[in-house]
Amino acid sequence: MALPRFSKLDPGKQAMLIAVSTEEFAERGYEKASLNRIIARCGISKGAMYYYFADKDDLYKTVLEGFIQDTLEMWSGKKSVRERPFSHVETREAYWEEWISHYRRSLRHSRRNPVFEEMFHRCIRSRASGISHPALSDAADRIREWIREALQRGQDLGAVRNDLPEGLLLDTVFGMLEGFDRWMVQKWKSLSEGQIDEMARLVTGFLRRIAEPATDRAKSSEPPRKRKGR
Amino acid sequence: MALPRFSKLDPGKQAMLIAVSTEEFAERGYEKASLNRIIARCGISKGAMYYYFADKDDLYKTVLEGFIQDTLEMWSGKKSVRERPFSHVETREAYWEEWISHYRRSLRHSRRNPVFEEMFHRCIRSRASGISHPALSDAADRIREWIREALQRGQDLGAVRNDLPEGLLLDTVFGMLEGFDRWMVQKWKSLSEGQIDEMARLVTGFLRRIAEPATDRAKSSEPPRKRKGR
Amino acid sequence: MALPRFSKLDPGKQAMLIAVSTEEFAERGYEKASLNRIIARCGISKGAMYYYFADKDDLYKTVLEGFIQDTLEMWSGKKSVRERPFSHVETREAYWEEWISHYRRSLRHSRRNPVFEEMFHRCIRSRASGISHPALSDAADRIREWIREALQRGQDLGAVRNDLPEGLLLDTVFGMLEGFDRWMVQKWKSLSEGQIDEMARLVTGFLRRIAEPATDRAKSSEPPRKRKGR
Amino acid sequence: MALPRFSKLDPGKQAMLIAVSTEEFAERGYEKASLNRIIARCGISKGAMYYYFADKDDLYKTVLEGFIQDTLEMWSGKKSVRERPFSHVETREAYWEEWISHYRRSLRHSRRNPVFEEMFHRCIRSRASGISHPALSDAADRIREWIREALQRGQDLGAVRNDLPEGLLLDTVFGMLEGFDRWMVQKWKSLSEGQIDEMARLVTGFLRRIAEPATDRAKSSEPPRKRKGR
DNA sequence: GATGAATGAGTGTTCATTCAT
DNA sequence: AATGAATGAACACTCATTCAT
Repeated sequence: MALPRFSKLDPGKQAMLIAVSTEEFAERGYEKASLNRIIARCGISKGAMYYYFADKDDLYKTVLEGFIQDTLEMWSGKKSVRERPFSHVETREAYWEEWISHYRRSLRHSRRNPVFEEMFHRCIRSRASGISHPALSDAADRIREWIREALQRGQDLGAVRNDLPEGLLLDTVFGMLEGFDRWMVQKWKSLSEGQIDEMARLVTGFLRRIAEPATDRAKSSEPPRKRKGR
Repeated sequence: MALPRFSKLDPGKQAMLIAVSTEEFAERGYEKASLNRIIARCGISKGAMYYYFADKDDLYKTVLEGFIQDTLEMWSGKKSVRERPFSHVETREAYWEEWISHYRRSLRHSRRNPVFEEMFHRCIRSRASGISHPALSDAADRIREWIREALQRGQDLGAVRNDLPEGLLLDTVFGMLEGFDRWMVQKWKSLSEGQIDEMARLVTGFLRRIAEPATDRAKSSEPPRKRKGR
Repeated sequence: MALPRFSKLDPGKQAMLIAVSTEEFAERGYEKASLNRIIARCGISKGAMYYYFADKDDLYKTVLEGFIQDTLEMWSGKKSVRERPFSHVETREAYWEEWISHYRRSLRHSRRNPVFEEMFHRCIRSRASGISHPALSDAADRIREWIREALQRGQDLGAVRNDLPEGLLLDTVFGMLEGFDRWMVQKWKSLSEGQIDEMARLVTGFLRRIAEPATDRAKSSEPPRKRKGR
Repeated sequence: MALPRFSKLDPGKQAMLIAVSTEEFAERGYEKASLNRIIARCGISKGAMYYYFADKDDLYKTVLEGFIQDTLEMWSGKKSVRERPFSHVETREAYWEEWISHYRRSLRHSRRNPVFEEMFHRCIRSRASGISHPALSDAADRIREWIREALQRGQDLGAVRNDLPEGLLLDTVFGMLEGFDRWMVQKWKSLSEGQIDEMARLVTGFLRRIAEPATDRAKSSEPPRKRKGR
């Protein structure tokens, strides 16, 4: 959000200010983040901070806005943020291939940007349940929405199951991805780029297992499962 | 942890103190929880608090210790906390049936205990990455460990796949369950006991999709996937 | 006071600037008035403010100067600000009649100008005793001076008592008028113009009771007053 | 108001704390009063202040409560605060004599307590009009109420006029007394106790002029008044 | 002439922790 | 065994004022 003046500030300083603030918020969360610490790290005065941002809340919103922009750009490619995700794939197989390349991009980005990674986790960890700052919940919703639309596209193509209550598949998938991500975080250092691409395959495999329609997954395997009591 | 003296305190008071503290920590998290508020609600003096607990940290650890005990008791049945989970099931089908009844118990418990529910979410939301309080990460690890052992049992029985790096399946499953849980939280009010039992079936279905070995899931559906390199 | 440059500013802008500042100071008083708010409402820059006025103090003094001018003009009629008040009345009865018309004018003006009203009250509420801003005390003194001269004129005509220590009658009358005014403020909305004129009679009645010489009140003047309906 | 603990504090410290705070609030008013300055003057820590008082507001209310108690005690005599003022006088002359002794007490008290004097003026200067702190308006109302009841008693005895709109006489009298008081403040140093008693006579004279019924003043009471030298 | 970015001491308030009793 | 008074660093935020441009 930021007061209008902020856009008139030297872009380098703008970026530095946002970067430092993002780091603080990513590392400590809204409540524990300290404006004192931020301005100290930025080397600016208290007054300056409040000259550009209305208050802590405002700074947080600005930081998150930037974060969301970056994320969606990275996910969608700079030029097609406004386009619905996966709108250009036309077959089931292409759909799942697209997920793989989505993850490839995403995992590489996370590995290179630990601050992004942290913020991303704060974001997906939040829930509307009054627990987290509303701005963070908003950000989470934006990200969820992207995934929701991606799943929707899958449903349109018959690649994704359609038999669950609204939101259940999304939340479950979302959580699964988060869990996968948490495992990844600990492995960044030990993984090569090639291995990371392999992980993208792997997580898409999980996704597919959860999300594919039962009939689709096995012409013959589902019946036996039913026979087994499910 | 609590100082040794704490055990000499009247058990009723012990319980009350822990209950009130648990509520505060569950509701606000470690940082935002206020000792002032806790002692006010308990009707004890500040000095008393510091007589029984070394500091806020110590109280938090004690609270989490109790929470973990309760959780594992509830999951394992009072008497077999020390026994490895699912150690008494002997077939694949029995294994998955056991998961269903595990969830049935677990979901019912969560619905009846909102404080438990909140604390449980704080717990699984945490990760070692320096983000959350170490004591909370420890608690999460204990819970993860239970699930790890349960999955291990599944692997021993051939019900759970064995082809993934250490911990990956666990983290992914853990996240998926968390996501499912978040969806559940919003539905508590609108679900009957019967419907909750149905949800236990559903989530076990997800679990099974993720965790079952490929060969087991589909004689014919996996081959095309294997061709793709997975 | 305002720096000399101020007079070279476009008169319309001068007036706007003073009007906005007057409103702010009237509404909040010197201490709570915010220069930020004033320049925001004026649409001018902070620098501009300090280009025309030395500091907050200076602006306040300028505002008060204007306010005093307006007040004295209104009380004396535009053309005779420099003339001593009531200098044209020549008899006791005319003297009191003049007070009535003075109040009629004054009350009507106050009712039409809430900002004036507020500032006027801030002004008369102030006292030199170090409590209020010196500039406000100065303004109050100017107003007191006008009333002092008006009372003096009454003494010259024998309409006003002469037996009290310097300033005592003035302060007492001044306070009484203020009290009356405070009552009026709450009634503005419910009073017609005619009723306001009636209030002018009433307050002059109070003034007369306090200020008339004792001998004058008892002997011959009281019966005629009753005849006039008071 | 003050938190309950405050009553358990050493009475000497209680008194000191209130005295210092009262001085600060009397001198600067609510907004400008600085808690930092108060605790510095008291020689206590910031925490201690907030241990005894909920916030600045709470301290202010406590200060005013004490001030009002002192004032009403002083006006009514320690033992009869709850009794209605002037309830024991039974004739018009006794009524006015009572006012004289009321003022004698009041003026002496003010002269000896400059802080009281300042606070008293802040108090009567305030009006409900949203300008001043609500607690101050409340205090002013308590004081006004005392005078209202005193005037009421006068009306019951036929000593005070009855022909004016509700509150008008009260506000006017109140203002007049305030004006008189302001004059007095500047003279404290130059007045002997005897002269102050004389001033009590004088101000009661003003009060009587304003408040006595017209019929009463004109017919028979004026001649005797002249005899008394007024 | 005029701007507006920058300052920093100041505000009220919170809270985990200590310690004399 | 237990109290609760006292601490003080830290917090978010305000604002009159300055000064390089």
